Amino acid sequence: MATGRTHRPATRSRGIPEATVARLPLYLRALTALSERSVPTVSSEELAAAAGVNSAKLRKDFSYLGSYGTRGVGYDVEYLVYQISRELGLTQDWPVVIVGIGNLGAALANYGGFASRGFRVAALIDADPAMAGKPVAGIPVQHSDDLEKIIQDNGVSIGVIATPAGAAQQVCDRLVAAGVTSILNFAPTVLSVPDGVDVRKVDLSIELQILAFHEQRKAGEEAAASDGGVPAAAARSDAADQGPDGDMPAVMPA
Amino acid sequence: MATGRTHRPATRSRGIPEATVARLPLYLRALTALSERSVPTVSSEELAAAAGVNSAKLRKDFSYLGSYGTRGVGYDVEYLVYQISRELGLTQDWPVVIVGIGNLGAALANYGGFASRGFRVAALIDADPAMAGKPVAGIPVQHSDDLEKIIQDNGVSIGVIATPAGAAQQVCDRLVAAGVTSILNFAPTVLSVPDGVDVRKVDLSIELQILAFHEQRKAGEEAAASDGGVPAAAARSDAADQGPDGDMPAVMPA
DNA sequence: CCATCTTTGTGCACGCGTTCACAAAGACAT
DNA sequence: ATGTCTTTGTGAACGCGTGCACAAAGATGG
Repeated sequence: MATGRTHRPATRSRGIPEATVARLPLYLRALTALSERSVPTVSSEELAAAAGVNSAKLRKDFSYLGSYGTRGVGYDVEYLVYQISRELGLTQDWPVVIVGIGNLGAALANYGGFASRGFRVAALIDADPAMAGKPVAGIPVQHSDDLEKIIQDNGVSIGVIATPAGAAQQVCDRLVAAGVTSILNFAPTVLSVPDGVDVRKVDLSIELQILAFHEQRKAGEEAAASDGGVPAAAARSDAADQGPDGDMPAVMPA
Repeated sequence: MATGRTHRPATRSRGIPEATVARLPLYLRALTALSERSVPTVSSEELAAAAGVNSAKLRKDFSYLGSYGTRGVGYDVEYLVYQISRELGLTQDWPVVIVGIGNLGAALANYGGFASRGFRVAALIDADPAMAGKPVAGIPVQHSDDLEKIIQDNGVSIGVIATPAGAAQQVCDRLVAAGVTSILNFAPTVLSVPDGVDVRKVDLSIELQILAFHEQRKAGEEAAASDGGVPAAAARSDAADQGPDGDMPAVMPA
């Protein structure tokens, strides 16, 4: 979904297919739930159902990690949680900075899912001097002038960009120059980064448009289209709208 | 990406590949920017660069829509904007409801990208009685008791779920029962829906975990390769990403 | 110890998506 | 008109991901 992903063309990371890596967090979540209910083992069928995938796919995914199952029995929940956590690098601490503390940035800062998986919000950064010092989610916002120092002092390698689109590339450049090598981008812009830097993007507007496409198709499946004229530039509601960039956090006009 | 997404198995929508549909919004955004600068035509090479994709891929994508280019010249920007908007169903109005007005729900409600592409926030819904009537982004929050009525009165077919994970499936069921056929899910849960209903999910935690995986791999690979220097202004190859899948947070631990 | 039953791990085939490479189409200059 | 130059549109090959289907592995019971 919504998602987007950084294509890693030839470099299939460590023999584990990218598609598999993307599903590991899903399995981990399901396994964690089982673990909390003290379920000792789980079959590929059950776990696949919980994760919403095909059981054969799940077994193949796990086969990339090694043979952690027992035939006739299933997988040991605790062991699998550990192995996947380890594979994903969640057994270590990942300090993260969030840049752009608007509505979305603040929501992200308050997001409880960070801490629970080894991610720690090391700092909040915003360009607005009025925000400086103001606490959000218990963490004081710092001014973007100090971005480089913050990154280096905290050993941050993962950055989250929640700025308006116009500022995203610039922020990205500074993050990368300061040593960040993984970026989660909520701004509706294509970021260009040097080799070796991973970018993943989250774009609400794109997700909605994809839904709209399918929705339209569903709706149009009973009515024959009254294929109207095709005046170029006609259908555009005003695109010059744009709005005050000042604050809108993540997704922007597409 | 992003996204994880609900698979649309065999049903390749109307001959347009799903992967292409996921890129159309990207092209549209780039084209809109060109349109605002009054650029009349654009070549596949230029547009592909702006959208962060391969030019051959872009041409093939457009070929699914029809032959809208002129050889030797390129594509007419305005015409292409119209065609893509039309294909995506953005020439019509899409009323959307957001359920779960916490930090994230409020951020989404304030998001400016809705209106600019035919999406209109028809209602905000929350289960907390204390929220009822309280305006968020200029729209009064309504209580979830009235969910069905709100959906039907407004003819809503797209719902956004920004509730805690525990409430998501229940909310989803009610939305679907009330007539919603497309859902954008921000809660970190696998939703099960009947056939004919599209679900796209946005999951911040998953995105971070995928980044952590690659980050760990990079860190582990620095056994052999020492720093190649060339810090800041290095040559940029761009990061293609996408994801259909985008993702975002909701409110709960992963 | 042997038979049976369950569930994993995987070989294989298929289909989608990406990319290359090039012929065809049209603009433009002479 | 004719030739040249640019750029599209697409046939074809390739690689990745998915899912089937089954043999191997181990548990369990007699």
